[in-house]
Amino acid sequence: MGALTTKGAATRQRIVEGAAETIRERGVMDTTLDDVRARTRTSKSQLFHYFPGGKEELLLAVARFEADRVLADQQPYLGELTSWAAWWAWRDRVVERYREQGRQCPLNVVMSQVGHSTPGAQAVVNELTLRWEAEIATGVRHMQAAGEIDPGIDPGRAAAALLAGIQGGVLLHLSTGRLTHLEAALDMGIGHLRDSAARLSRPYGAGA
Amino acid sequence: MGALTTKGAATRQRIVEGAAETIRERGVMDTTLDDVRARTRTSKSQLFHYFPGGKEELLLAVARFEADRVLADQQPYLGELTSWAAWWAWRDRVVERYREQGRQCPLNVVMSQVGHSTPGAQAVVNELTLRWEAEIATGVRHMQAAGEIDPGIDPGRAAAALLAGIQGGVLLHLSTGRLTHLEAALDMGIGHLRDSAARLSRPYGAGA
DNA sequence: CTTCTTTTGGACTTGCCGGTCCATTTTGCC
DNA sequence: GGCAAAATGGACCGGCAAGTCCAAAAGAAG
Repeated sequence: MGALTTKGAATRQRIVEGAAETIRERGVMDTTLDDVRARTRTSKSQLFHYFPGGKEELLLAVARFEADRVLADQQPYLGELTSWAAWWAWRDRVVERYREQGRQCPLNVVMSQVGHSTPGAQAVVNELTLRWEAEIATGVRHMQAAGEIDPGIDPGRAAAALLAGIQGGVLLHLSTGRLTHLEAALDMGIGHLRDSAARLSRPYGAGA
Repeated sequence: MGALTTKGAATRQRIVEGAAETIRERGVMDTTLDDVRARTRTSKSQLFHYFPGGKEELLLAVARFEADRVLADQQPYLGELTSWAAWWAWRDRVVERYREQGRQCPLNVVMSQVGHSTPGAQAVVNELTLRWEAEIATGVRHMQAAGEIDPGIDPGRAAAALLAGIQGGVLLHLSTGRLTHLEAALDMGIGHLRDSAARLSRPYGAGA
């Protein structure tokens, strides 16, 4: 399946996006190939033409697609965490993203239902986690260099904690419908980093 | 299905536990009623006798069962968060629980796969979240009363943040196989609370 | 012992859904 | 225009798993 015409690529893309939408709405478990077929106005043979591995391969493609979207949605904020204003803007962007999205979660669904089983999907999730965490960690280092965060803090670990908070917040949003947890986790995480700076200057009695 | 003999109740229980085990090992998606039947040495008619609602009702029962286990596993620590030592012991208990459990997650699986769809399962998850959060919040208040946590901190919000961190940490543990995120989230969360106390006494130059 | 209820066994039905296959059309290319 | 490769349509298959049903065994209760 090496060669792909323009038309072919477009169809493939349409299938992936259609599948992603369906999955977002109904979850992996309740999404059948026929659903995808109907929504994307394609035939069975097309599905298997572009995804010879069947449902599993399609799901993997969807996972990749969603993973990219997650990070893209947080730009440009995530890539520029060089001031506290940027950090809060990022925070707001994340919260807003999930508010808009309501109860449907693009990635967590794929993550928990596909990522669990197949090694291929594992890789996708792993890479996303790594990239996401790296961006946050870079932001932490920026602020450390600027003297705004205690240099004693491990950037990687701080990023891991923040990411965990986000993931959990989203998960709880899915189950409870409230964004409280996500907000609280982000506020505490960022707040902790900011407070570490205050601790730096306080011992000498300096205000800010 | 009002009357239940001793034998009947035992069978019902056996089914729920067997189903829970199977689901933990293979996930909801790959668990069939026949799997449960085989493991629990029961017949089709028994399954539908005790769970007339079929698979969905059984899944709900499993969700309840697992929800109870989650909290039970954290006792007695979770119920007695009255000293920093207790907080760290609790932290270790949580981490340990998931280390033992490996990559299988009793509740997150049920949570994301069942809780999403049916309103009944939603209620189960909601109640668990509420109880869990309440216990943590109580712990925070204890420490505030003891002057070990800044009284300006909102216990409910702190509990929400911590819980989000735990959930996310577990989720990432499922996907990546590492416990780093869970540990980092807990350490940061509890560390943040503890630091708030230091901030209290620091302005006057007192050491501890 | 009888009778009614609960529990159990397991064959059978039914529908769905992933996957296969081949025929046909469209497209790219010279 | 003509040829090969790619794209598409859709009938068909096979298996699996949820759910139904009836009939029989095991217990309670008097």
